Amino acid sequence: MPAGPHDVLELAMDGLFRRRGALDPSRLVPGLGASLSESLALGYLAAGPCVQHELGSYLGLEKSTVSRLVAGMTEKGWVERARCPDNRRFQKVVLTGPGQLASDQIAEAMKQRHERWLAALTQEEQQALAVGLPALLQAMTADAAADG
Amino acid sequence: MPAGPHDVLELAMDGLFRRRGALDPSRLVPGLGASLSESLALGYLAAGPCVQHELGSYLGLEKSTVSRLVAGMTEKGWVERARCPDNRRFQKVVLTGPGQLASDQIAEAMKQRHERWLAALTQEEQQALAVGLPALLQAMTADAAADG
DNA sequence: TCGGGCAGTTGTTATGTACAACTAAAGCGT
DNA sequence: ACGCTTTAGTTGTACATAACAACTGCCCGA
Repeated sequence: MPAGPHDVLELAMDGLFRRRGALDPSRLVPGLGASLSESLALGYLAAGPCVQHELGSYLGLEKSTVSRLVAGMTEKGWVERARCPDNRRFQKVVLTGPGQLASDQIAEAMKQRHERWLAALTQEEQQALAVGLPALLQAMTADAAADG
Repeated sequence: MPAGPHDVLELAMDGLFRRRGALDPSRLVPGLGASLSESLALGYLAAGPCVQHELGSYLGLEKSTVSRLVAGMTEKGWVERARCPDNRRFQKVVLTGPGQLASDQIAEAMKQRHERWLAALTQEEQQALAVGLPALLQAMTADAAADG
């Protein structure tokens, strides 16, 4: 009995969750000392500054968690915080030079890892991923939005 | 510029890590109160009893963590522990009736979720996943085994 | 038979997160 | 213009997951 799409998903999700620690992008640059959420935040902030609650909704974290996350990143010198002059409720978060560097290091290490993975795949398998993965992610997102 | 396999992986990993909380199989059966590691353990134990350190190496967890994990599952009535008579160092872990039930509930809920996801995909996309995902998982595993 | 290594437990600690209560700023209706 | 409601963020607290270190008990090979 060949594995159908359902069995494939079963194994894939199981494997991903079991290896979640090893796959954590924050471990890719060992000396950096970034947590998973910090890594994701660095990646998001590399695209431009944003306000704290936006970061929170991107990361799916509670506002108090984001507050402390950003405080920690400020402590490490990766970001700077400033109240928006036009709306003083907002706390704008901006990547600093070292933050850019950290973000770049993580992005580069992830790219290299992806390339290592892809190098082990045939052209056909790579092509299949390019077709299937975005569709799956899309379906996951839509499903989560539907009810949770 | 169309998304190549690298960009696809980038987005997929990012999405998976950001949604890790929502995707957690332990949330699929809300009343159950199983943690992620407990869910994975229940799934593994459903295939048959095993010894604690084997469970640990499957889950990628340290032995002390596994010890407490199994203690908690014993507390919840999902498993029973017993020293192996032939080698009294080993602690054999066996699923109980309620444990079987819990495991089945989680597996069923996951299956339904996978079916929901797959229902949103075309036949071609499903086929592509069936080709690409196992290859990717295999590559991830091999890469992790290579050095870490 | 004894010494080393392995399985498991317990004590302690670190980390990441949420929830609740709070402050402060902005927006809105009358 | 005033107060009420909403929104953004902070701080206090608690909890869950996990690792590391130190220990017990057991097995096995020299």
